[in-house]
Amino acid sequence: MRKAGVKFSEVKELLMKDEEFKIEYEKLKPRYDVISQIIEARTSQNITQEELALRVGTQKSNISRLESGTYNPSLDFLAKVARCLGKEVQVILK
Amino acid sequence: MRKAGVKFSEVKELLMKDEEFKIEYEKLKPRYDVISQIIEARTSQNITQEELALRVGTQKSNISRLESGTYNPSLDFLAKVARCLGKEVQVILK
DNA sequence: TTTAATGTTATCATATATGATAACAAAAAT
DNA sequence: ATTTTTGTTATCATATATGATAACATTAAA
Repeated sequence: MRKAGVKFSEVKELLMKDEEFKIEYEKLKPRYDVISQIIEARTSQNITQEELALRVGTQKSNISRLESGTYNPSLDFLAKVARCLGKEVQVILK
Repeated sequence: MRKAGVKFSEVKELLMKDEEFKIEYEKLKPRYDVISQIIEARTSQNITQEELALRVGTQKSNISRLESGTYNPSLDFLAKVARCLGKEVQVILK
């Protein structure tokens, strides 16, 4: 039987990366979940980022940044944005 | 008819304060809600703040601070604490 | 009543969220 | 095609979250 064309160390590295990815994804899941709900709420109501920013009392660039998911928002900020979209955030530990 | 013993301006001030209180409470509701769930999860599992801190990778004083509700935690931090209690945070806009 | 365990509060250092502005990119409207 | 609208990205300043340590308070155990 021929040796496999891929070294175990390499596979392990890939699996490792996959594990890391899974863990990272799990960590980021709440963030992405809430952000997609925010985007959905905003766009379905035909509200621009600028209008939302106005209501929240910030700049459109900051709303864009929030929606980009590139940082770790505070609960207050999420709650404020949600309220400006006519929603309330509900955090559940399950 | 005797004059009421309380001036309207004073009542208004109280009502105003009450309105402010309501608004403030609404703002803080998500925070208190999630915190009470964290405390409930921790205590019902007989986990000390110190043990939770160890799992989270922080100090017991910081867990106490979180549970005190005196500041505005980030989503990541809430998620991490929840995970260390065997739970996952679920944020819903409703 | 001591001692140990648990929780609280204050404080400092550091990292980062947030507000703000501006320049750019993409998309839509005309 | 060319404005206009909408969204993105970079950057800076400031406020604040978070980690860390220590001293104290409270409660439980002995």
